[in-house]
Amino acid sequence: MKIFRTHTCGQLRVEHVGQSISLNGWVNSYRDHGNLIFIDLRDRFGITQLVFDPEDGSQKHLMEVASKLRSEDVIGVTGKVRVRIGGENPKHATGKVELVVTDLEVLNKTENPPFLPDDYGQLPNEEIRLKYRYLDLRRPSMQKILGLRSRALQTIREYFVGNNGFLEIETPVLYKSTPEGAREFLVPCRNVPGQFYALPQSPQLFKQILMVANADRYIQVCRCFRDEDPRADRQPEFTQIDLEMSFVRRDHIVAMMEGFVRHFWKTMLNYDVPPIQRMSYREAMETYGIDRPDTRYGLHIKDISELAARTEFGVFKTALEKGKDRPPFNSKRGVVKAIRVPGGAEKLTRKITDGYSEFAKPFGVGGVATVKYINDPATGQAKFDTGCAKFLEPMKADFVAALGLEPGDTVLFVADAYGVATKAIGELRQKVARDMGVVPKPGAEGGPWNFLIVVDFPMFERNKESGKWVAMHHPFTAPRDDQAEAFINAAENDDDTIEAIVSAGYDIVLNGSEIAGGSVRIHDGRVQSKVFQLLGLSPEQAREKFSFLLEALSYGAPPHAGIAFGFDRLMMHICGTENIRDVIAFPKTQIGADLMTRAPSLVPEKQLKDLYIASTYVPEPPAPKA
RNA sequence: GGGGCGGUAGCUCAAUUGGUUAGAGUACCGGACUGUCGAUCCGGUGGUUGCGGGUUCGAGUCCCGUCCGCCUCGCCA
Repeated sequence: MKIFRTHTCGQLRVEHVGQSISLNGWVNSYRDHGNLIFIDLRDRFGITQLVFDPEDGSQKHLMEVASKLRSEDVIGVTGKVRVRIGGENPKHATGKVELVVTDLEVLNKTENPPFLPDDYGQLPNEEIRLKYRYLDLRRPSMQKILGLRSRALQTIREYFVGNNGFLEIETPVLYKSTPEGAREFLVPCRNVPGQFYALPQSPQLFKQILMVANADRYIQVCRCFRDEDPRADRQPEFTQIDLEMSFVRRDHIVAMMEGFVRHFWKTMLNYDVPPIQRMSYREAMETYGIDRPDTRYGLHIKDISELAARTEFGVFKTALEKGKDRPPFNSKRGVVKAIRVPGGAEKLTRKITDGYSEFAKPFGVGGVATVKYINDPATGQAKFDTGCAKFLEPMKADFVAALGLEPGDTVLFVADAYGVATKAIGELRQKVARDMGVVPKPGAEGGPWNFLIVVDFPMFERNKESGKWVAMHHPFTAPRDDQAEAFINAAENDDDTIEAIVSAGYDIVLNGSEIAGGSVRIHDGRVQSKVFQLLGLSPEQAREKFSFLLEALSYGAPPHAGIAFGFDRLMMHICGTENIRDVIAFPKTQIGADLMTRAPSLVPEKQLKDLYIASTYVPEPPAPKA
């Protein structure tokens, strides 16, 4: 390499005219007019037009080499900056000038690339993009995301470490297996045959121990691993902004996080986040049917159980019989829930509303009852029409009042036990919002960023399959201060009481997506024992799994609380993408494969032997010929 | 593990009910061209229709299996 750049491709302006300078970069495009050649040269900082022109001193051999240049060749050039003769190109910051090349060095000719890294037209399919990720990342839109992600990390450290006294501390990646929650990735240990490390699902236990160690305020940008099937917003390997604070109560840490969100959105997008509303878990479930409500649109859920009980509609009556003796809001008590859809009578066709039953069934309910409320041309009066109209018509005034109905509305009903009905109608609400086109796009189009802090989660819920109690957050989450005594005194089989115990946990929700979650931690031994007991862990088992934490907590643990942001999801919001793979440089596919490096892969037998590992996998024999 | 969508030239896509030699744009190769800027114009190369079976006179198209990618349910303390 002889030609080293003196400037970048994004740097040259009119003030550089007349200077002799050098650039390095990739050929972004070429326009060969025979005796006049233009090259757009690209590096990370911009694009600069190069000109090869014999009348301006380009030698014949230079023209020959230049005419062979193709997109994605890597070159160095030296020449003189001048004002463009052909007029300005407003697309580029360097568009007023061009570089008249007098010396050219081809640093690396490219093979014909499978696709060109531009943002014109259709992208190649994702399989190709992932296989040639280094080409995909050259695309301007991906370069922008890489830049935003880097800036975000800087902003996070600036706020927490720079402005608020947090200490950045790294925790181990080779970690003790604590098989609660998500499935773990295991790492065999060569030095201790037959034993394993696990990769951390999160550094939860270490960060609590760091509080005992007087870190006081800890932060880490931390890679976490969960061996569960990916989704559009989930990867097996992902990044958390992990935090923990000593000597705080819930409101302190929540305020600190609210400050962070404000600083982050201001710095990244120059957006002023208004004060963030708190909402209880119960209100979220009652009004939105989900613990991470999307408050960008209405379509609020109403409980109309009492009204429904007075109809003759069998679907309602059957549902309301369920769990009659349970307390209100108990997951097993029958309820009838409804959503009023303004303008739905016209937009939601029969075909669409029929589809809602199919949509809702997987969530455990029998179906979705519908009715239209429309003006009757015959009488000039509004009336219920289609669906379950005949059951509602006798009580029309009551329903209109309860739901605030106006002509042109459609009403959707779900009737079942509280738990399943709530979940089903919450999912339905989101689907209806999409069908009605009432979900605004945030950011550039002026749509809202709706933040919400959800509090007062239940401590426990019954696992549907095993029937065992599981911690809704994790086993170190404290009950809310006023709940501790009731919790300690509750009998293990007293479902109704235990279900009603509320934790000191909190989630931060943005536009219906959970971006952070955390809790005040238990530092009372009696409470911790009770949690383990409920989770079905004997004192011995608890000690075996968590002895180091329990021991640490016994040596003067400060009251502490923490939270973790899903950094990749945060970046999805900032970048305006629906796909988590877009904000990760080298993401994995749905089976956890890296299409570029072709991981996972087989390893030599010797390597397994050194680790005392034998595979039980037997490849299926090819199907016999029929 | 279940459900859905997809896989045709390097890339993006087309191909009538199962019917002639599987086409187009782009990239690439060759040629022309002195002011373009996603240059333009002319010509050309390029195909195991993911893979393996089956049905049929005949399969890109229908059937079975399988692999890969995406979406989703389960799962994600």
